[in-house]
Amino acid sequence: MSDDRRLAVLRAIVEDYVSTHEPVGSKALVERHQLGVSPATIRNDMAVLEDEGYITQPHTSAGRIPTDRGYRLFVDRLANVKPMTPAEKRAIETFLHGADDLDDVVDRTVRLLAQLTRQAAVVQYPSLSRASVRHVELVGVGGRSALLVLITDSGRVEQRVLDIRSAVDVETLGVSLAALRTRVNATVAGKRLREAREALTDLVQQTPAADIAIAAEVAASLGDCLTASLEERVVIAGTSNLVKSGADLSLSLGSVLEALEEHVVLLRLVQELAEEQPSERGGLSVRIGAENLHLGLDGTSVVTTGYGGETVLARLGVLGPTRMDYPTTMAAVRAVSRYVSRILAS
Amino acid sequence: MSDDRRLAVLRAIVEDYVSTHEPVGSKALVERHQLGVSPATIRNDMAVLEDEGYITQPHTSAGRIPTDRGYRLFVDRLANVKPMTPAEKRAIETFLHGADDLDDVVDRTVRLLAQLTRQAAVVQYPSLSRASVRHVELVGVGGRSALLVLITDSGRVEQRVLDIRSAVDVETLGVSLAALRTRVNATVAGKRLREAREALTDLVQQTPAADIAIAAEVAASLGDCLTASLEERVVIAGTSNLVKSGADLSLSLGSVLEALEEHVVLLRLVQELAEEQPSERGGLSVRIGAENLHLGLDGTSVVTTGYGGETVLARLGVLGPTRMDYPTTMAAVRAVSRYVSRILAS
DNA sequence: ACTTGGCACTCACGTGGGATGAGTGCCAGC
DNA sequence: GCTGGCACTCATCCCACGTGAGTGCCAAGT
Repeated sequence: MSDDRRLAVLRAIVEDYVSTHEPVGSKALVERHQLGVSPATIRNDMAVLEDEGYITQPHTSAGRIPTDRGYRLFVDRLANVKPMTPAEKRAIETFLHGADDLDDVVDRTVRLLAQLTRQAAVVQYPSLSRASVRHVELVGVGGRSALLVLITDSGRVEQRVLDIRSAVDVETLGVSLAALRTRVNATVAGKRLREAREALTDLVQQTPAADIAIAAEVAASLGDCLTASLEERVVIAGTSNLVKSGADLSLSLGSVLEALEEHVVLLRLVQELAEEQPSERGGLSVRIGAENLHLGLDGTSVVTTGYGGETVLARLGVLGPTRMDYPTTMAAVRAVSRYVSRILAS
Repeated sequence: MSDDRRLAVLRAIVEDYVSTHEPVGSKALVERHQLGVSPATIRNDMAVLEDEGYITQPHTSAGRIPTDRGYRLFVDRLANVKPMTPAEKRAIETFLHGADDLDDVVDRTVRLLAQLTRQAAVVQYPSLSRASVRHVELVGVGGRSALLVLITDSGRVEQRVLDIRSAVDVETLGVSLAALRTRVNATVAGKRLREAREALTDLVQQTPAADIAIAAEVAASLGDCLTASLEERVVIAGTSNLVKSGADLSLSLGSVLEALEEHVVLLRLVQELAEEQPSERGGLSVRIGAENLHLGLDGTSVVTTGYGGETVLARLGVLGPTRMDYPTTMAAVRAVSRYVSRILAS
């Protein structure tokens, strides 16, 4: 028995099922693919594939559909990522061109991914756990209010408006803030966010007694900013594609939407994929069906990859029914990731 | 014939249909409500109501369901907004308590509304068309980069990092920026955002020749910030509730989700509701079914109200199937609006 | 002028039986 | 190890039928 042919059969089953959404039988298989053997032979192969758990039949007298395990094998060994057409490449380029803000880039990216794959797209904001402080700005803005702005080297900006309760009078406040600004920057600039947050306590302690109260307030607020910056964020789009993509998923569509709205769940999912062995799929990670631990996310597959240049900043990807078109989806995710990385690098 | 009774019948039909999701017949109606007449009488009333377009029957031998027009009459004349229970009030309070950021308030509010009404919730960010500039901060952050921060009196902060391409050398850049900062603030502080944007051209023209190139760059960037601040933003949550709320809507669920994802569409919708006569419903605006012009949003109703204290800053509301529980939904929207307004006022 | 009980009528829905056909598993022969 | 043949299984479709909820209308009652 030829092991190769059985794999070819599995591939054919996956491809046909993905395109028709109907169980595929032995006869249809030999008609649509050049397998060079008779339906009976295919049936034998299918029986073996079913024994090994790669395919299954919904009911006795129906064709076969791939199992999660079948998709897994397909993705790992059989899928050759389709290259993007020039038209698609142009589309990506024009869609992402002209984005100014970081927010804008993320927003456009997630929409683009959703549109390109006709599935739900997820983009994690550039992760700042490895980012460092570029600059801290501290300035009075009339009365006892002060503005604190934190800029990281990944381009994210976080700000707080704070009331200096302990200020004695407005005159000296300005002077104190200016001095504090210099000292704060000297302390935290260039440091990783986490380290910077820890360095704040030292800063307060080494502040002249006159300004120590103000310094404490500023440090507290800056600590808030650093913590907020460390917090991961995600954006999603294209949820409407999920309902279109077929009624089978719509059984659990509610729980899928629920999971997508819970950003905490999404982040954990993306995190798990990040820790996965990238293997040889060009950095792409794929979670298939029940491999997703989260309840309600069986029945869906997730394809993600890192983006952001040499140092991976964060991840982006796509979520859809397990019977998605993996080659195309993977190609789109990879292509978008590259373009976004290029934009962020500039 | 008693006009009152016919209205009572309509109310009963709406209430029963909303709670059972099934067409309601004359017999069931007299059993479940104290109408004091026989089914035959009710049938006559129903025939009239149907003639007038308030109810309809899905097929010949079925009960009646309200039409959009029926719901409209119900909302306008028959619905008495249910007061919130103390438990619900407590829930609202604890849910919104402890929000620090404006983003945080909006985020919590939209989730709360979705959870409370079990429908999709929409919250528009505090509108800045009437807001004015509180302060503009401009400062160099190493090399030729400068940070521009715009603070409005409604608490929103917008920032840009800009590269000063026309700077001759780094030394004089700092001085120029400081001077520019003072001049910019003198020009725009206190002005409405729109007016401030227009004042920028004057600012550039009146700048000393030496700094005019830099001033132009800064003005362009500040103009961007002002435009971005003027742009309305919305946040949604609870889309998963829509799929649960019944299969009838799931026919067009795709287009509903699509519309919700297109923030532009949502904003226009909210805008339309804002311009509506608030009538006597305590500031609540209700759009029912096909009254929503947008395709795909027939079949859904929208309940919104303004929030933000005496000067209405923006709107929040709820979107669900036309056969929603209007009294409860309206009560929830109103209650949340009040709490949020209180928080924002503090 | 309304209200009411009675009555015929409609029609969605559920049930059950039979035909259809796609698809399988197995086996004997090549 | 491949192939054609063959019996078998079931989901699906179709149709016919009974059932019952609900209506519209009418004649009689108040």
